Order: sequence, then C-alpha cells, then structure tokens
Amino acid sequence: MISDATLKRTHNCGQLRESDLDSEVRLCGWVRSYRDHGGVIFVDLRDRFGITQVVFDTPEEGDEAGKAMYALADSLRNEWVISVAGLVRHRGEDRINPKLDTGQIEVVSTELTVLNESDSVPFEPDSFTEVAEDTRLKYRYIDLRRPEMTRSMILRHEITAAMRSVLNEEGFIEVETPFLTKSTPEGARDFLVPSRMNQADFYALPQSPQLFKQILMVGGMDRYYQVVRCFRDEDLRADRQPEFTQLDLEMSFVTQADVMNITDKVLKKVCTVAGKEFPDQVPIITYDEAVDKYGIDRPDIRFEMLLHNVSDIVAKTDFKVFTGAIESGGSVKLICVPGGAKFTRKEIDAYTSFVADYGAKGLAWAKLEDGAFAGGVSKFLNADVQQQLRDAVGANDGDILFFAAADTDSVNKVLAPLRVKVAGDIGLYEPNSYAWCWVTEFPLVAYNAQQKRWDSLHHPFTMPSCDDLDALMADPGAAKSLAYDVVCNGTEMGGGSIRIHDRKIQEKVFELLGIGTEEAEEKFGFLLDALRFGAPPHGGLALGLDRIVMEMVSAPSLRDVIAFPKTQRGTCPLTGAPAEVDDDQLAELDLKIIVPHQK
RNA sequence: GGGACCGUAGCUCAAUUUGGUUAGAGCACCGGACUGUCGAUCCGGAGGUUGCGGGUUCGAAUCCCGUCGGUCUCGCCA
Repeated sequence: MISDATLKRTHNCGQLRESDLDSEVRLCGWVRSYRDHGGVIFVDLRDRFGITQVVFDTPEEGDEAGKAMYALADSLRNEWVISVAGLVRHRGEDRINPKLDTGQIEVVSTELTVLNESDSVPFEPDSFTEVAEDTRLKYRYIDLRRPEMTRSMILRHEITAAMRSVLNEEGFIEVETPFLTKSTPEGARDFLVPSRMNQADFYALPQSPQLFKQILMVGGMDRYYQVVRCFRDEDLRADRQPEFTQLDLEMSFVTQADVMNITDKVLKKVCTVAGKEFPDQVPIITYDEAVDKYGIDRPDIRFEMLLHNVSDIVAKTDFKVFTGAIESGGSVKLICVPGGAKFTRKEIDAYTSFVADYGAKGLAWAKLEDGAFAGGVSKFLNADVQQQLRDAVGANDGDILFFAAADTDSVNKVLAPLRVKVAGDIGLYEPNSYAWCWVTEFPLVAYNAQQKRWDSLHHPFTMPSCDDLDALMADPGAAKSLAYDVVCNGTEMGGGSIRIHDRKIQEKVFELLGIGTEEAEEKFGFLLDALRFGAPPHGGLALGLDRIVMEMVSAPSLRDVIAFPKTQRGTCPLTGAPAEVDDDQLAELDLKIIVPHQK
C-alpha cells in the first residue's frame, strides 16, 4: 500500500534551482538512468517537466534506515517509478551539468519509495536511438516519454490553447457538431458506421463540419469555432492521417479579408507560442500567379527559382518535344538552377527519374558554360534562342536549365515538385525558416475530363466572385471564387471561403456541378432549407492543426505530433485496430461478412 | 491499384555485393567491481525460427518465387 504522503510532490522534476537550496522536497518520476559508483548512487529522475539528479550517499555507520534505503536504491532499474524525499543541495561548481535546467542542484535522498517496477523496456526512451516506427507505435506509452515526443505533445497543447484564446477574445464560441452524421457523395470516401436502430442505414463520420457550421451561422451563432476531428477514408501519407484535427471556424457578416485577418491573428499567436517568426503582412498571391510562377496552388516562397514559360521562344526550334507540345496547345516551361551546371550526369539522371514519378517522359536540360549552352538539348537551341532564353530567365554561366514540355497542367505538375526538390538539395533556403502566404482568387470549378463534368475546386458551397449567374453558366472555367488558402513552406495549412447564403445561387451552382434538383434535395436539402430562412452572409476557414504543429517542430511525419496515430495501412499497432468483431455484434447490426478476409 | 526501399538478439545495426567454420558489435538485460557520475566506467555472462512459406544447392541471412509487415511515393485525398 502506497502511503498518501509519498504522492504529495512539492516540485516537478524540471523545477528546482539554486534558489531552492536546503529545501526539503519530494519528487516523483521515472528512473531515466542510475549510476552506481559503489559508494554513491546517482539517479536521473524524469517526468514531463524535466530531469533532476537524485543522490544516495553511503549511509553512516549504524544508520539502519539509511542502509535499507541505500540497498533499495541499489536495486533500482530504468523506468521504475519512484517517490523521493530529500534535501536540495548544490552540486559544487565543477559538477554542474549544463545540459539540465536543474543541473546546478541535486536532491540528496532521505526517503525512497518504489511506486512501481518496470520490466526492461523494449527500447530506451532517450534521444539517441532511432527506433522503428511500428515498434514506437506498439509501445507508444514508452515512446511518449522521449523528450521529442513530450515536447511535441506539450507544444500541440499550447498551440491549441493559443488558438482558443485568440478566438475567445475575438468573440467566438466553441460549438460541437455531430460525429455520427450523414454521408456526403462529394469529396473523400466516408467512414461508415452502421445504425443498429435503423436497419441497413449508415451514419458517416464527418469529413469536416462544413454544413453544420454554415447552419450554425443561420442559427445566429455569429462566430463559431471548434477544434474538431475530421475523418477521410483515403490512402495515407506522411502528412495524411485518416483522422486529423482542424481548427474550424465560421463568421457571419464578414468579407474574405475579415476571415484572413482573424486567421493571421491566430497564426501569429501560434507562431509566437512556438517561438517562430510570423510576418506582419502575409503576402497574398493569386491562384493564377501561383500556378504560373510556382506551378502549384501552394507555393513554397522561401526561395525564388521560379518557373518561366518559354513557349514563345522555343516554338521556333526544331526540337519536336518542344514544338509538339506547343502545337497541341501545351507549353514549355523551365526552371533555372543557379550553380546547377556542376550537376553530374548521375545527379541529372536522378532528377530525371524523380520527375518520372510525376508523369514526365523525360527531363530536358542544358548547362550554361563559357557563354554558351552545353549538353542535353543544347544542340536544338541556336545562338539566338539561347540568348533569348538567357534574357528571359536571367540565367548565368554555371546555371542549368531544366525544361518540361507537355500540356500546361502536366508541365506544372512536374516542375513544381522538381523546383522544391532541387532547392532543398542545393540549399536554396534556410531549413528552419518559415514563409507564409495566402493564395486567393481560386477558380470556382475545374473541368473533370474523365467524368466530363465541372467539379468544385473548393467545395460546392463556395461563393462565386461574380454576380452574373448567366456569365457563370456560359463560361464556368473562367469564374473565380471567394476562396482562399493559407500556405506555409509549400504546405497547405488551411483553407476557406465565403459561402453561398442565397438559395438561388446555391441551386445554380449545383446545376453547374451536375447535381440535379432531386439529388440536391436528397443530399443537401437540409442546407437548402436553412438558406430559405434568413441565412446571413458568412464565411470561414479551417486550419490543419496537425500539419501546423508538424511544421512548427519540423517533424518529418504527422505521426510525430499525434499521440496515437495510424500506420500507413490505417492500423494501430497499440490496440490492434481495426479488428474483426463477434458474429453477435454483426447480427445485431443486420450485417454479414460476405468475403472473410485472410489472416 | 502502381512504383521504390526495408525486415538479422529486447532496441539500433554489421555480415547479403562474391552462397562456405560456431551469424558479430553497441545499448538494454543478469552477475561482479568502483565514493562524484550525468548517454558513467571496468570485468564477466546470458540472449538468434536471420518476418513467414516454398524452391535452387553438397551447403542459404545471402540466390529465386510467393506471402506478411513497415516506410516513402504516384493515383486518390471536393
């Protein structure tokens, strides 16, 4: 039986300083390491707050209690949980450990209680060993004791708290929305939940609270936010989990600029909490400019090395790859890599195989050396074309040009990742720098050639920029929307839009998207209904909390900032989820497994 | 659905390229020594179905086929 007194900590393990000398203290924590010197034992005691050194001195002759304590200390092992009472003592000037915040002092133990023993752990929760990810996830409780994980969890909490505090001050209220809701046909695949009480019916877990937050606006909530889990049943990536957390917010009677301003305030506070810079003025880039110069709608603006469209210049060459692309309506774009002429054949081949992943058939290149083009496609480019290219992109001797030629979308799709890859390889930007920007004026819709229909770029509830609905229907591809994304270092951190609050416009947009009246009624009828009863103009945005934390701690994976993440196949090594269920459970849901999976 | 890489002791890795003695090392673990360490040190010990299944071979961690698991990625993710 553990006595209550042993649990009454006076301090945590990161707290004691020189100012606490001679205090009687009690600490609880985990044995991080024990160092037995025969006549003196040191224990590093760890908790979430830090590490404090505890010392066990050789007991005096005849001190039986001291001897018992020393023997107990002698038996301690890594990761045992102990409670120590003792006296704070200065280590002595030559024994200070500068690596520890508490490194000036130590606690001389006067009483030791073992609160729990530990089997020898599958891996040491230190910062020195890289442990395989599935092992870390299986023993996540050990992994969470590692300083990096502890730090990430704490920062994640602080970031969430900062978000809430800014929005609370700005008059927002946090409202919860359902997790058991209705499947929506658009967008990602839904996670389905069978309904026991409604045979053969299913709930869906929300991909986002989009419709609910709009309805909250109709309900007069005015300013809403929610730190909320979202679910999408799609394949995973390092930066994609099937369940992830958003800071979701929505505001009534606002313009796009209002939403962006609030978001800037939130992000500023978040960055301050994380000890990072945030610009006073976040650059705003239009979608068209982003795609033109960066090849992508989430530009990494930490560095230049922009894409240049050189179709006009190379149209006159005899190089069929270039002219063919242009003649069939595509383009030729390039990036000019400063100092890239020193790339070896092997390095260029590596980039060629890199772009192949993005659908490129090859990578045309030309080095600039001694006033002329050399190698690669140089022979197709006469002196005049070479000079025009130099002038157009500001290229110098020592650079290399990487060309892509195809339909413009494909060209961008290849050059955008190549630009980022090369910049990282040659160190074009500071690894610990942050560059935020807004991307605005998104197209309302994009043509889906496969399905032969117009798809929303953002979602079907996004307000078109133009008032003229006839013009919208006549040329949908030209229409812009009141949508905006916030981007950091080439990663989309959040996005939102002004929503349609007018039922007539909403119906028109559904019509454009090929969603018939009946279908719209069945799937979004509740929203259309709400729009009939005094829906205020409103708009909002959602920030990806996991991605923001990931970026703030420079983690390579989202899994490093989520306490209990899933593996790439969507499993949880800790719990074993997902798993089979009993036939009884299935029967109760009127479900039957038709094809049993192999185990 | 496709591509790439990986899987050897509890953990991190070596031995695989070129098949060949008893599969090694560090950390952790167990025992011992040591009164000032701090990723303690020193001495000793134990620890292996080389993911799994099959094949080739006199002989397989090593080569081949399949399979399972992990990671990255293309597609996918309004």
